[in-house]
Amino acid sequence: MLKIEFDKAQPIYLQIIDQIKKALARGSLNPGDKLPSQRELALTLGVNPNTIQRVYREMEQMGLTETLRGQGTYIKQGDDLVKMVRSEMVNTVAENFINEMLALGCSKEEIMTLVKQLLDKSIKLKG
Amino acid sequence: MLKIEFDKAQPIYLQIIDQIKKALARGSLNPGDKLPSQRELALTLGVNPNTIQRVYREMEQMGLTETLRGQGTYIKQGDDLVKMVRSEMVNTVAENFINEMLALGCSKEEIMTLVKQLLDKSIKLKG
Amino acid sequence: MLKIEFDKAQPIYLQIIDQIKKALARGSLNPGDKLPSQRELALTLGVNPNTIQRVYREMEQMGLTETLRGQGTYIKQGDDLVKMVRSEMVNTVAENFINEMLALGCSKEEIMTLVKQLLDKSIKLKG
Amino acid sequence: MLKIEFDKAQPIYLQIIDQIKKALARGSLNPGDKLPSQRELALTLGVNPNTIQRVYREMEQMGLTETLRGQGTYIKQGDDLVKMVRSEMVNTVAENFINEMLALGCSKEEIMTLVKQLLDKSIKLKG
DNA sequence: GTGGTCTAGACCACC
DNA sequence: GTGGTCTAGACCACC
Repeated sequence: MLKIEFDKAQPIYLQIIDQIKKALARGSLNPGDKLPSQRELALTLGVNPNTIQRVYREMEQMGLTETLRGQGTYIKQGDDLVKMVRSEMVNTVAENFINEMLALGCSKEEIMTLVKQLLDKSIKLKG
Repeated sequence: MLKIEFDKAQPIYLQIIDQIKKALARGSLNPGDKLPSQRELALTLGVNPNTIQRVYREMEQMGLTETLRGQGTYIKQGDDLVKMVRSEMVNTVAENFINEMLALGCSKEEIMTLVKQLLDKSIKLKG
Repeated sequence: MLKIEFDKAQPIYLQIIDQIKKALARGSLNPGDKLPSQRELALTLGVNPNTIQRVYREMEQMGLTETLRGQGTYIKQGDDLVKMVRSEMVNTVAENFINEMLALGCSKEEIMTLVKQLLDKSIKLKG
Repeated sequence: MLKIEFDKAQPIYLQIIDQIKKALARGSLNPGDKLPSQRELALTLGVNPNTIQRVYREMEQMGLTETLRGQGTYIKQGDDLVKMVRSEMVNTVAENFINEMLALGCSKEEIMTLVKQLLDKSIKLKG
């Protein structure tokens, strides 16, 4: 039988949090950096300010950011933070990958081989 | 600075084609199988019939299906077909994965180790 | 000089959370009890449903409640929960009291005497 | 079942009178002190002048203040006055406290112990 | 019916 | 200008 489920996109606020976490993990955002104001980010992303409010509130509750009233929102200081976020993102991405590959009927060997192959290719492109 | 772009969801018709390809790759759909009628599928998915018509048209152009007048639409016969679709899906998924991991600053070794680790774990869960 | 600050009432959502915590501490609400639906409570209190949504969300994040989609929100099971909430509420109330009394210029002795006095009186009323 | 009643904020004029009484009890306002003019206080507090008029009228009826034509409004002389106001405020605060604690299921001993504990702590902080 | 997300927009508090 | 709270109301997902 044919069964189709649409990519029910995750909630917007979670997608934005994920993007910010990835920016942290990549190093394009660093501890101490000031995030754009809620209004500014809402405009940039074409999203309602309340949605960004929730993004910032949840990030603060997670201990990712620090919000100073009347001043703005900052990435929290602390070396561990980046490490933890990076390892979290890396794991999530890898788990999703494995699950997709297994669903496509790939064997363990097939997956390992393909990953090795693609890594060699992409490193040659850079080097 | 912070720059965010949403995963603008692909057009619906491409998403549907993708799902059908994945079903083929997984084996939940096989060469010779009859696809639901356009009307039926449109109803099932709650999608405009024109969208489904485009799905079927494009799949036929790709050589994925063949339509027999008055009878319906079938997955084309041929062993190679499944292999090709599967290999196409697998490659796309894996390339996206590698790119994301490299963007997160992972080294080749890190990626290999993590993939091996997760594979061992997920295989134990099944076995 | 004369300086007056109004009781800037706490945010409504915090007041409601506090009331629910007090109900738990008093025993008029117990682990396992179902809370009214968001819409119902919003109507009862004459408050916007979004405000109640936040109340329920925050309580879940605190570990106070458990929310089952499509079913409702329940006070979490666990003996410790009531004890912890009760002790938290008791402390908050007492600290506020002490601070108010000290601001009114009461000495330690004065406070102790007055509390003892009032306790004796109120217990006679009951007993 | 869950029943919630908001602290319906007292009328503004009562809140203001309360603040003035507390200032007297604390000693930040003393017998003989001149109160600001009604117009000035209304401006300072961002409140309707009629509200302030009621505040001053009621305070005079309570014997708290006296108004000298063309001169202004003063806190009445007399030692007893401060003592009475202070004792009134202190009693109200303490009674509310006891009632809340009993409603939370605290025993007499529990209340006494906690109050003593918090007093010791807060006095250490100062000393 | 129950909870979850989102938009639009007002108003407040702190700076 | 920056964040925080709240209302009004739409629409979705799960039951």
